[in-house]
Amino acid sequence: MIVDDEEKIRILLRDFLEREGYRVLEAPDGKQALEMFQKYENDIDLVLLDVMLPEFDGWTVCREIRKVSQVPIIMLTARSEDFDEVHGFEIGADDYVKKPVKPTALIARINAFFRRLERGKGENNVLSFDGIEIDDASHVVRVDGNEISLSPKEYSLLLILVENRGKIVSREQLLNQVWGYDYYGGLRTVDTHINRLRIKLGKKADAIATIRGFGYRFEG
Amino acid sequence: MIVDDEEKIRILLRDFLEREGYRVLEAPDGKQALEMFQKYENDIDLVLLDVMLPEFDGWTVCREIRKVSQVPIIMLTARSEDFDEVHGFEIGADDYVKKPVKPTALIARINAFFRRLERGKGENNVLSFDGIEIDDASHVVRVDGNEISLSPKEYSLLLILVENRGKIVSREQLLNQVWGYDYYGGLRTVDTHINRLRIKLGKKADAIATIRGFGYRFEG
DNA sequence: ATTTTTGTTAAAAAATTGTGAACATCGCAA
DNA sequence: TTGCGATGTTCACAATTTTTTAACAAAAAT
Repeated sequence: MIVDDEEKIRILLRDFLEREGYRVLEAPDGKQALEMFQKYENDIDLVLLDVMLPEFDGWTVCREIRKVSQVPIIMLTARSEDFDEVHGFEIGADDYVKKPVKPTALIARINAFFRRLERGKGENNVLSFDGIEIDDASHVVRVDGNEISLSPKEYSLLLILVENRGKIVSREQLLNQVWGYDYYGGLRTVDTHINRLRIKLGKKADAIATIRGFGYRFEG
Repeated sequence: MIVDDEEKIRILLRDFLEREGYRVLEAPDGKQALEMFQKYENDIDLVLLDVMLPEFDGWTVCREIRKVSQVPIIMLTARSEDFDEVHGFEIGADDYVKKPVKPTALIARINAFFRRLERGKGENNVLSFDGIEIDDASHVVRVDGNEISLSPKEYSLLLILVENRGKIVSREQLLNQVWGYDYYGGLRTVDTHINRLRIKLGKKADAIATIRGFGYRFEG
């Protein structure tokens, strides 16, 4: 998403970005930017954000977005002096580029950015709640720091429950997600695996709550 | 990260560095430098550090950073006389440059620095975990100090597992990386080679963990 | 020509999984 | 308070899946 009040700049950047294979959304001011972000949040992978904007300035937009999302934000500043770097990074900007923007330089920076992001991805995928840690890269599950060994079904079950922590997941949903949509088998099977999982979770067994008549829920 | 109280110098250096493709953080005094370092430690590859600073002087900043990090530090000194070389290197500075700084000279020095670092990387390519050493230059593998002889496939297998230590590597991934993307053959082949590798690893066999249903994982 | 490495197969071993039945618990209505 | 049906838990065991191991022959390297 490009946020800039000058149409010329938006068009310039959009053309370059689209030529690079990116898809672009545009907003001319802070207000519309926030509305658009709310609407298309899941489709937006990067925000190019001018500092000088009508309605809300770039800092405000950046802060607001940061309240709800960790999307990468690159700030565009009119003159380098305008950018208080410490301030910028503190409110959550990921990088900044000085105007006048040289599209080639910007593209290089954006590409580099995604590269870096890609590399960083694999690193730190640890879900952790209430003494239960799940590292998806290694499939290591720890209870109070001690590694426990789960079977594939048990692991998937736990993962889905944790991903939906706080929400009830029905036996049907669990069957669909762990066993697959085409699986034909009894619902009691889920109970059995929940049971085995609880046993392995030891004293943390009641992190998985039974919601009678509905399913199970992980208590985050 | 550039640490200097004179804004003009910071801007001068930053512009030159950015033109060279480096990304720059700035701090105007010792206190902010340390705060920033704490916050962005993982993003900082090099510190340019003025000796004369408000709040804490350069020596102090250098010492503090050294307590937590081995990041390269280049000190900037107003006049060469100010730099007590022995003292400087003793507290952990890696190099020093005399002011007035000629940006081109500094850039050359920095580039050289990273080159040296890069080359240094290539030299000492011994991966070592849990009593298993792998010297990629010579292809020598040692278990508890005793050299063992691995076949090419076994070696590649071990290397890839170790490079991804802590993460699960699936049989498909191993086939792709060891045998090549175009290889058509059974997955069981991987098992067989893992088996042979384990036998040669002797008592360290269980450094390669089986993650049933998913693949193998080297326990770093 | 000999040795080493490699891929495949099949049997053995190990771990996981599904099922049904017994048992426990809950909510509700008598 | 009790009894009942519905729902959830637990258990044992057989079936299945997956991994390990061994054996063997082809291919490659020495």
